[in-house]
Amino acid sequence: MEKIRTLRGFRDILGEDIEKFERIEGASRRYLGLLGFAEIATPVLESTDLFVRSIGDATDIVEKEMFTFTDRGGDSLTLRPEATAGVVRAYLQAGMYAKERISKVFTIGPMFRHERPQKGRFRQFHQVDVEVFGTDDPFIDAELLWMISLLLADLGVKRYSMEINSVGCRLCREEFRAVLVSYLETRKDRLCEDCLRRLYRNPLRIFDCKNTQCIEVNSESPLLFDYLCAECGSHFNSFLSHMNGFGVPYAINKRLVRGLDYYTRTVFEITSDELGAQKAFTAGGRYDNLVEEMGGQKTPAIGFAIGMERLALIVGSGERPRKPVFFFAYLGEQAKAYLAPMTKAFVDQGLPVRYSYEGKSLKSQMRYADSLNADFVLILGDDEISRKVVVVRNMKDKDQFELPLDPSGLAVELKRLFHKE
RNA sequence: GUGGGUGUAGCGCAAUGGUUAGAGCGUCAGGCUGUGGACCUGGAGGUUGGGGGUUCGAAACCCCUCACCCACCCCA
Repeated sequence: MEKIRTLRGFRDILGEDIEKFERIEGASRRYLGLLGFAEIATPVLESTDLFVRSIGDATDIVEKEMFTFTDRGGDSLTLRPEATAGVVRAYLQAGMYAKERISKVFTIGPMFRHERPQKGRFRQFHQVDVEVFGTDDPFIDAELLWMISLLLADLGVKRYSMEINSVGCRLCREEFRAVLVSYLETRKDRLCEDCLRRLYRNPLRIFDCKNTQCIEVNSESPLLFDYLCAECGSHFNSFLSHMNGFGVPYAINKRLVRGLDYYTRTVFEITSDELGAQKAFTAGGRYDNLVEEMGGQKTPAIGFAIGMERLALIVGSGERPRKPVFFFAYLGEQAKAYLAPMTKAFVDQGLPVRYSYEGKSLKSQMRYADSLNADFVLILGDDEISRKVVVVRNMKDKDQFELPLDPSGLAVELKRLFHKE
């Protein structure tokens, strides 16, 4: 019979991987909590319209990467390809804007894109997604990047670069678009097929192209950055001064653009050269018009997402101090009768306890204890039962001593001896 | 969707077209019947990803297919 495996691009997360995920989640919740962010969880499945309207129907994500299907009732549903759309929907649906002036929220969970898998890219991947609604103050833009730098330091990520840019508002973008299209039209012959297609649909994306000819054309092209309106320009300068205030290192990349239509003004991308082709592991930006476009009041907002699989590839190996582990080895049926009381006593005291189910020979149980990295082995056989004691063996230095055979008293005593905080 | 690479035991690997596909690590048992790691012995574990073809003979060569990895595209 054919073995059933995970679907292409889907995978089980276990062992070291899940430990890294837990560390990333733990550190994220810690710093986000300190700065007043509330965790929310939104559904993985949403109406297809939500993503088409927010991400943009001309983007690659919507055009060819969504897991979309028709349900039994005939509705078009989509597994979320990113988190912002759902969070914006929740913000409006729960009326958060009426309950608080500024809403700082985050969500952690899986996203789905139907792409060909490669290093750091899966069809089901996970993000820590952070959003702030209700202010266009550039201080928050800098605060977010500073928070990310704290998080990365905490996780032992040292080599990364933070690139920032401004893509302006609707006004500057309209003006620039006309300038850019006329520039590119005179150089059509040097653009690749993809870029010709992008020319009228989404000309800003041409900056992303890696074709050498296109890069040449790009290197001389006018820059949106130089066409920012007065408000957007001063917003960016103010953002920079706050970045300096926090002391966060950054690099301005005037060609940095984003693949989702909703971004305005501040955009950023954090990359690592240890990641291969998919080097961006965190990215985001401001989206001052999206809430309004989704049917809400005009509400400026900013957010970012951390790609957990990619971050997990570069986090340092975190060796947290481990509490001593106790193994209970028993010999014979009489001793096994103590297994339940012993286990209960250890768990009551919060002590990690291990044991074998089959019993078997002491040698076999010792081997098993060793394979589980037990720090202490408690040995109980007929001899100990008749003497009303338990042998405690320290596996590191091979010292052995005896304690009275009384499960709860024993657990309390072992906690006192070896689990000092 | 396109291109390249790789598929042999649980894992990482070996095997000029030639007997019954091997060893290491891991696992289980024993040596040692109440004391772990080291050592020794033994056991279990394979549709050589799948299908077809060439051949006296295929893990190997050819074709198809599937999976994984990397890259393009795009993105976290």
